[in-house]
Amino acid sequence: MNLPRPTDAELAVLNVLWDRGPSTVRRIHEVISGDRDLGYTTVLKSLQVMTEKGLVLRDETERSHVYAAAQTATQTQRSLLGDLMERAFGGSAAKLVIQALHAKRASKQDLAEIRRLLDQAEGGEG
Amino acid sequence: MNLPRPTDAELAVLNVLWDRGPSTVRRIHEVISGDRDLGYTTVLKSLQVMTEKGLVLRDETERSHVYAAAQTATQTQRSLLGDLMERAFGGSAAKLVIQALHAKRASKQDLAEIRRLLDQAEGGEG
DNA sequence: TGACATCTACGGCGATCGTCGTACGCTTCT
DNA sequence: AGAAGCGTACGACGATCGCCGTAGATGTCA
Repeated sequence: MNLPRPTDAELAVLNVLWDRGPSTVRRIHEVISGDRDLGYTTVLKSLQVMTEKGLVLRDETERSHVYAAAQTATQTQRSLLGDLMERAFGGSAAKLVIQALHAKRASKQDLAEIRRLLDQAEGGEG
Repeated sequence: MNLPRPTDAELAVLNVLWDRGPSTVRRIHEVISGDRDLGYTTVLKSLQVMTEKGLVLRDETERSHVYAAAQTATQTQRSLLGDLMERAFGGSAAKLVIQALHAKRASKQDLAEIRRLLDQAEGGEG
């Protein structure tokens, strides 16, 4: 099944989940509150909605429910990227990559990894 | 000034504008209607909202107003990409590029262009 | 046992989104 | 001059977003 695109607020929650693993509302709220000021029930409500959407999974065995991301960061990132690619880059991954490379510098390791993928890609198709 | 992130519907309009240049509502509606069924006034309203937001510029000298994108496709694409980078990739362009390269194949020219940018990047920083 | 803390559920609020219907003003054609 | 068509303006509607307050259940501790 295909999950809906997470909203901004939802993505903030997912980031915590990916970073810390399955967490309670309290934990997530603590982390997010580090950046911005946000009510506890706001996060709770967000998680409830996300559960309905299937973006997170809820373990209710304990009194404090534990939430986990339904998809890995990588899966979601690719989905988001594919979405943006379609909507704003006419479906061209190349155009997207080129713009992204213009945007910001990457580390040596990253550049090496990108080169590796490039070699791999050229091996496949023309 | 910084423009707001265009919504999905707004991006569809911008795509037409980037592709065809400044256009009337009728023209835009015709193009978009090729894909999906959409009322004329829906597009008109969208353009009006986008004008308020500053996403498009309106030329009212003729009876049929002519709309033009306020930013180039490239500017908007980078902005969108930077946004996604922050929200979903922890600000790392490299991670984003790597995921994007995984997503889809690119043409030989594109790969070459990517290599060129890579060389350029390596020349700069480590 | 009673007070207090912690947690979830629920509903609401103002804003925006995507969509459209209707009103109304200019053209143009007969 | 009147009718028909094309164009914009405006408001509305249901859904969602992001945010929170309150109610009520459940746990803890003196």
